[in-house]
Amino acid sequence: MTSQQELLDTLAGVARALGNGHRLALLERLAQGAAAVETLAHTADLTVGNASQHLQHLRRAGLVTAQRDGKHMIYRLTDERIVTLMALLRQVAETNLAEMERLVGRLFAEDDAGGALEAVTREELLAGLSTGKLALLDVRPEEEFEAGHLPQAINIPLEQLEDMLDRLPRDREIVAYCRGPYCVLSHEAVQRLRQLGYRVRRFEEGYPEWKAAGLPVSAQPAAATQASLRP
Amino acid sequence: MTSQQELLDTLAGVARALGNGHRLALLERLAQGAAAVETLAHTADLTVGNASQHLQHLRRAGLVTAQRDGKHMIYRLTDERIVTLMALLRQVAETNLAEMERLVGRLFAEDDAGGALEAVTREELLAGLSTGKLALLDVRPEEEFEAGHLPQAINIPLEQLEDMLDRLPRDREIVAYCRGPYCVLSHEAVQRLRQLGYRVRRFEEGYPEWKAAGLPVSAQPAAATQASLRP
DNA sequence: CAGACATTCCATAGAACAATAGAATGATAG
DNA sequence: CTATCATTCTATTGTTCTATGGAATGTCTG
Repeated sequence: MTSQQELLDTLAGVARALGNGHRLALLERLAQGAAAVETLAHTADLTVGNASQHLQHLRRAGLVTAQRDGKHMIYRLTDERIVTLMALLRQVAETNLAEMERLVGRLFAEDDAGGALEAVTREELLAGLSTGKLALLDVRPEEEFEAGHLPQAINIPLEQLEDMLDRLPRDREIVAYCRGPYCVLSHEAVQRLRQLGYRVRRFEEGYPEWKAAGLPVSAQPAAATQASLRP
Repeated sequence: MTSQQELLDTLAGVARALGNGHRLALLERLAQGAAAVETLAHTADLTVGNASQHLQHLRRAGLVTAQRDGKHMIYRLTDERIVTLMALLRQVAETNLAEMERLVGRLFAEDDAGGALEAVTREELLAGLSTGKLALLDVRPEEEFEAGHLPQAINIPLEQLEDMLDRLPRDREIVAYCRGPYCVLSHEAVQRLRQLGYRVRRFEEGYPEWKAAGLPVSAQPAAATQASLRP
């Protein structure tokens, strides 16, 4: 076996690490910020043992690193580019696989019934924020918001949406975002807020893509972030 | 199973299609241009039956399309971005996997003994070509050259290198390129030409990356290209 | 239409992978 | 130092992937 083939095999090993839905779910959560195994297992809907095993797999492929913090093992992405890699994989799949269109359609079918209200693009959002015409709503859990979020964003986790409506402006259009293009949280939020009469649209990307693009992000002080890693 | 999980599973299916060294080799060849199964099987060092099966796999994942041309089945990449996807995969693997460094080191160990002569970057090459200070040498097989190549490139397939030296200038530095960063053809060419006293360095990328970056490429007339698809 | 050729399909055996449960390890708190 | 908790390791079983060889399909040539 030549060196070149070994190289391709090693590369294939990295691709294989991405070749499992559960592992992609884990990576998507890790793209929001570092987290402990238990947290990761919970968001990916896996048993802790199973999640640990998948994380080992990702670690062998060089996609994540682990670091002990007391009783907990904190995992994080090794490289910001992994977010870009997943986004590109998504784009290629979306344009070339009919199956994807069907699934994306189903995910987006419920809200946006009229189809009139398109998702907000990155450019539109940047413009709207600088002119103050848009308000920005982060509907992810508090823990993920604290690990990092878009500047000027208001955090109302989806579960508490109706309880904290007083934080939302009535006079401006609201843009909701969450974990990424396939994350359902912002869809759900848009749907519910529209029924309450708010003018609200969805951001077509999520926090990880924003950050990977090199755009500015805000975060809580390190102490708070550290604490939030522990489940 | 939720729609979101199905989406990730579908995406994982695409990643899994990339998760095999032979398939990556096939894609790398396809990045040079469309080709028939026999050609692909030959460059990837596979039996025709096996290559066909791998190509089916890639087709199901939406990465390649097939189109019949007489007796031959011509495969091509569905999307130029697949080249970018593979390049990104390579970058992530190179920076995060120690194993990769070892393998890349071994691949590059033989030539460039002094280590003094770095590979030529894209910027350097563009500058050198516009000022006429550099000559450009494509050492891929004629067939791939005809399917597309960098502007101003001279084609001397590696096997015929010593037979066609009269095509090379003595007064300018030569830059050799081939299929991509892991392709050994240009390394081999640089080594052999240096022993003959030429001033020659290697381009750090290859034809597919150049093309995927949107830079201009030249190609033979369509008729010749068509013919070259048949092995 | 027969023969040659390119490709795909099919069946099989062996290898790798995934989920599960239970044992083992490592770290903290009392 | 022991009890406890988070995590990892190990063994097992069922599933999926890969390579191989041979049969089947489709296309061209004479």
